[in-house]
Amino acid sequence: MSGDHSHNEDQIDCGSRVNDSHKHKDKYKEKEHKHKDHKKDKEREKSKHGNSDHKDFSDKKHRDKEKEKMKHKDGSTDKYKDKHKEKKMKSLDGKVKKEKENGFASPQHMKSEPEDDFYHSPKYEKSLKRERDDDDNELLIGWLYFVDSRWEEERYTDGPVFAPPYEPLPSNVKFYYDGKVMRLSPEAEEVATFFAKMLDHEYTTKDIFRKNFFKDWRKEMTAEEKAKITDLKKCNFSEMNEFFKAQSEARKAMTKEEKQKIKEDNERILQEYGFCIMDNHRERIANFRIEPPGLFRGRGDHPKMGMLKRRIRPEDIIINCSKDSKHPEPPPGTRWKEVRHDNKVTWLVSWTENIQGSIKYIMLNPSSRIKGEKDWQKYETARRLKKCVDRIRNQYREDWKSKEMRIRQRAVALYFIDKLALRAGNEKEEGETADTVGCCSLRVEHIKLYPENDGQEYVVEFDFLGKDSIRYYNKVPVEKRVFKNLQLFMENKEPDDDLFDRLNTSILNKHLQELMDGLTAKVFRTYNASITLQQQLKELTNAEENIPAKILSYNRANRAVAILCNHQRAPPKTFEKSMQNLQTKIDAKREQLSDAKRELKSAKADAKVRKDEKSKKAVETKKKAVQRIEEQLMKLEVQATDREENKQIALGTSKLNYLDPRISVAWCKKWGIPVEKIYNKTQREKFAWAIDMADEDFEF
DNA sequence: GCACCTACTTAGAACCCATGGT
DNA sequence: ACCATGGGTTCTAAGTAGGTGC
Repeated sequence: MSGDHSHNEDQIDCGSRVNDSHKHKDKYKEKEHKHKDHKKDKEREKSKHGNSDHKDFSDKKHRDKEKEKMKHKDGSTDKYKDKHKEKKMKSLDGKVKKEKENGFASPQHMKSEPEDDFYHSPKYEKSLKRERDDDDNELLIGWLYFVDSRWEEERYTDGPVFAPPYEPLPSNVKFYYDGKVMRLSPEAEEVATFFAKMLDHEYTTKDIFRKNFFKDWRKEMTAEEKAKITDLKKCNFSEMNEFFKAQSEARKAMTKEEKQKIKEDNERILQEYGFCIMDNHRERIANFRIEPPGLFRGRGDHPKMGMLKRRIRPEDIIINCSKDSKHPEPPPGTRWKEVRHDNKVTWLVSWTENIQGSIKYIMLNPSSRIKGEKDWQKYETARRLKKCVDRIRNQYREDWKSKEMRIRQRAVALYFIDKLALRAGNEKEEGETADTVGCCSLRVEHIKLYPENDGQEYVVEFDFLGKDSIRYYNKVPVEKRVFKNLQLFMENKEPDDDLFDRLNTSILNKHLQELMDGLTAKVFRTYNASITLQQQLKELTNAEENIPAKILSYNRANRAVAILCNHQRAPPKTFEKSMQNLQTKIDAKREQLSDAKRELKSAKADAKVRKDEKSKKAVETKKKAVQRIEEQLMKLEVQATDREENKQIALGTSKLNYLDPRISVAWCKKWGIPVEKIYNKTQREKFAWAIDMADEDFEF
């Protein structure tokens, strides 16, 4: 298979390459320097045109690509396709009798099929793109609408929920500047309250946060305020802070009835604004509230932390819905920025945010048809990778020997992505975000090479900040070839130079696309996560054990994935204490158990002497009690183990985003575990498609 | 090929509130 | 009935990836 990707072609585009390894290296160096200069130029003068240093990157392998395409065509002509076409279409057009609330039909016989490729028949692919392709079959986003009671008769008319307007502070809550009371204009006061609310947070001690906040705050001040307030250190927000604390205390202290009232109000708002109609289905909207103004809280060392996130007005909002549906009306006296009818995108509302200038969207809930189908598709792509991952692995191992630097770098990077489940690592604009990296954007300073470490050869130590500034630290032995390549990539580079200077995510993904239709770097994470879960479940589940023990096994399998994907969490602040509490409970339960056992013993002795019915019964009762307590103790011990092992690991992210839910559903069915033990209500809604679809024989 | 733009998924923190133990 | 705790929910930032136009 890997022979499909001929290396002859690779040699053509760099005629100057020589076999002699020394010269070879020199050639690389030359290139690197050029590249580096180019990079520096880029950073200095972004507006200038790029140079032509990257010409040799553009060589494409059309022949291979076409071969691949052919293969996939063949592959998808699956013998089961026709049989299932009908059901599939049903599940997608949303008009079947067997339909569930969420709009998914239940496929009845999907179970026993040895191959699952029918999900990928051209029909399926097409219907997913139906909104794009069929002009006469328009995406229907109707708006179930009641802006307030005045509009009750209007069936289709609601819209996004705006943040409540600012309520000025009561006059007894004072702000002090330089020790003296100072009345702020409403605009300045609002921004001040954002800061005041955060006084207990570490953010407000950080220089960048304070600097950014102060700069943006001053923009909201009147000329007089601006003239007077020149030093944040002289600002005293503590009365404001106490006011908000008291407010939240008061909220907590509300009576049941008051709380109930609020709950009902929220429910009403949810029912009014939290749904829309898409393709004849009433679908839950994920985020129907527009983000309120506040201070930007970036993660990690974010250069923009503390900046003012401005209030979003109707004039900032683009509404997207179908032409024939009544679009929501903007609040009286305002207008939307735009109303458009783009049926090629899934969002209902968008606006441009002022911190990064990026676009924010209102979209549907994960339980919606459109999200569910996409999710399904994602796992099907990962399953297709399973079928060709061996070929791809062989290929990149071959590529470690390539004469071309760019190919070696690509191959080593792909190896990391595959083996370590690293993220792709898009380039980021410097100074706009926290300094974090993924695979392709790794720098020399992020890895250390040890020819020998703790008795292992060729060890690479990774230490870098990834997404959300979560640290990735790992020491891994790698193949000798990888190690040698890394040494080569690092030669004559500064710590802050790119490790893979001839690679980026775009190049990598173009290559992956040629290896498999739909393949991108992130598919490896999905694939490796899911396959790890499946394999770990097989390994860890013990048929003899009871349900809690089996669930522990499940959580451990889940944990293996979370560790692979580096899904971390801050250990809960109360962790130690809650662990202690649990231990106390366990000790008490042990005590209780030995008491119960003692009682059983004496009851037995008693029964032996008396030999009457009554004492026999007593023995039975005691036996049952011992059993019950044993079970309880076991449950507690399992809980303790589970919690301890979970201290710094977040299971939710992988469960929600990386693990094919059909694996879990199949596991539940196989071992008679109620699916509710694995997925809560929200998760069951999100994975409804999988719960309907998978039976115990499902294989990822 | 690159900068920029757009649309979508993935992510941990913060917040909320039901639960179950006392 | 009360309260602490942890699981569930919400929030929105931070990624991936593909398109466009020069």
